[in-house]
Amino acid sequence: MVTKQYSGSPEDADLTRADSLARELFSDIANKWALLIIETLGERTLRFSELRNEIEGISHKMLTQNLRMLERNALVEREVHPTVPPRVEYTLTEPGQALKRTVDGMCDWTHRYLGHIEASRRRFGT
Amino acid sequence: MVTKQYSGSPEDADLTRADSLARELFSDIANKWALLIIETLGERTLRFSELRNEIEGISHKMLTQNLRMLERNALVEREVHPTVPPRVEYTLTEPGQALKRTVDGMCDWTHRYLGHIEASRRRFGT
DNA sequence: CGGCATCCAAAGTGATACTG
DNA sequence: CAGTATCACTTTGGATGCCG
Repeated sequence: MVTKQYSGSPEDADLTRADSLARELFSDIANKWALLIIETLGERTLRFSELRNEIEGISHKMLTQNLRMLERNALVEREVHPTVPPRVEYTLTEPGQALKRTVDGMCDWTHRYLGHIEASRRRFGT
Repeated sequence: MVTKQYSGSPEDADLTRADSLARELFSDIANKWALLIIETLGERTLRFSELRNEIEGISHKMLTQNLRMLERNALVEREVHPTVPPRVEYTLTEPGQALKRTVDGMCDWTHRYLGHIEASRRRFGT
């Protein structure tokens, strides 16, 4: 599991390091914008401005920041066309596509339980 | 999809409302702490203080805040035992368990691609 | 157009104190 | 023990403007 903690025995050192990396990676991708970018990019390759338009409410800064992060983690590939005006395209890599499939599950879940949850909110007093 | 936008035709009103709810719900749950709570609670029912200990790095405030949010969205059930000292237990509901299964997929993904991504980071220059 | 830097507002943290 | 509240501090996010 992602949340496993250090047990103290020396032979666990590698496992612990791997876990802390896993945890860091999890923290990177477990955020609204990153997941929405992955979902959106799952359909097809998109330019920066197209992504900006598709993802309602994302700021220029957050889009840039998250794209860099996703690139760093090899989820997204960035291709620059040296034209005027510049044209930069983003594509999901294989690991990115694999992650997208799990995020699809989250989206499906969202829609499946929408009514259930809406009712719960009313019960809760919005 | 979660990111669908308003098209303007009146008959889309319900769909649009559902989508905005879905989007809001997605924003609620697509965050580091909420997903970690769901993962941790997936194993078994836990008390507030147990959760706090299991989830490394979460603050008292964020735990409270996210638990309320998860309760509001019917992902978590809160059971108060009126004893001294008080005992409050949190359990995943059925929708919560369903969501956990998809988050498990994310965790699996994290571990499967760990090496791949670690290499990419080095290439990227940390 | 895409990216970066800047500034300001908002959210999160950790400590602490107080209630039931 | 669980939860709420407050406060000072840090981090993050949004808006804006400039550059290649």
